[in-house]
Amino acid sequence: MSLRHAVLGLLAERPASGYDLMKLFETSLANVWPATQSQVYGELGKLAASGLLTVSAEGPRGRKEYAITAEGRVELRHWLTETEPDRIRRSETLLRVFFLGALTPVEAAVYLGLEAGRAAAGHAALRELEASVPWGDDPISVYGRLALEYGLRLTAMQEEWARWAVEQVEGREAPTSSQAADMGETPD
Amino acid sequence: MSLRHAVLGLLAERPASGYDLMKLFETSLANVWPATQSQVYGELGKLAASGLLTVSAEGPRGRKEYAITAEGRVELRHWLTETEPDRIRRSETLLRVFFLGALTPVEAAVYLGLEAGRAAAGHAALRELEASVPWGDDPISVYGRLALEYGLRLTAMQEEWARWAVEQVEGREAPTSSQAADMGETPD
DNA sequence: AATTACATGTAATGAGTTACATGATTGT
DNA sequence: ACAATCATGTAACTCATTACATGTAATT
Repeated sequence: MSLRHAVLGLLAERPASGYDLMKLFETSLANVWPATQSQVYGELGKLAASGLLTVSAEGPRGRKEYAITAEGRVELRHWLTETEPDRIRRSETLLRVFFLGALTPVEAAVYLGLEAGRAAAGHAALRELEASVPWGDDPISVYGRLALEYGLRLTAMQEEWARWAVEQVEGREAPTSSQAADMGETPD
Repeated sequence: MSLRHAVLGLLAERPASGYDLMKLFETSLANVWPATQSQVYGELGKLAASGLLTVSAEGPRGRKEYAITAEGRVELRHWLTETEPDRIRRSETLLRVFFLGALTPVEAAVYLGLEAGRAAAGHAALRELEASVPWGDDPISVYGRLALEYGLRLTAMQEEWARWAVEQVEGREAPTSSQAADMGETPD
């Protein structure tokens, strides 16, 4: 249940409304902890009810600005320093790799080649993000850059792995007669 | 809804009972698509009801062995070749990185150092898994090795990143007076 | 006057986790 | 006899997604 802590963490920097938070979830946290509008508003209500947030101001159009309380900061620190992150991961991409045997080797190689392309595209998208974000001196900018670097390294690794995997699968393909000819083998 | 396809993929290789599948989920798929017993039994029921699986044999203790049908194979191929994998990712580890500004730089460096250690431990665990698995020639072994290699590269990358991140954070620490002296600065 | 942006909420559904509940067979 | 392993299922709960529902204020 990290959504709770994502909200707390964002509000630790400055007070904000649900609407403001949504923009942060769609930009900075999009690649790390996506959340929907209904989740965010629901969580704000629960956090305020349990005293970790308070409504610090009310504005036009029913706007409610929330601020973290001292109790909220204690909870945030507790989460960061005294609890273990959940490391359970599901990767649909990798799950598919397990079952590539249900396809022909050529189809499997195509799949892995597409994965390489998708990883390269992801890498490029992060590079663009890096260029477009107005990086400041605020803590979330500073530490957000570390997270971005993680993404860059991850996507680079994914592309390399996928290209390597294509080679592995191609090495297993029964060579066709034309490929055998290309490779200088003598047909008999 | 990939659990459906995970079950289908495993049964594409050979028929198995829910109990057999659970062992596969706990070993081969543990790092890729974890599933609980109640999920697996539920999904088997639904897949059999929709005709993608059939009960191919019944054994002692109420054992039901399921086999994939022709329709099931069509669905598996369709999933592999004509649908886009879901790439939505949540990383609690990275979410925490965003909020490390709520700690002192020293505490943040400690957190990242622990992450480096956890990544190294994960890498070592995968190496052990690699040594302990009886790798065969069956498709899941062949392609499972590709997935394992992904894990090895991922954990190696994570450790390198975390060590790099520690350095970044240490570079931002307010120098202590002794460090200022070490750096040749004149105290006044 | 119309459009865009601001702003908050609820309801239905699906996926996943944990705990509970039960019982048969095999090996020592 | 006992323990371990085999074997299947249900119920309650939490988290996340999608769609619906409503209305205000500012801009063009």
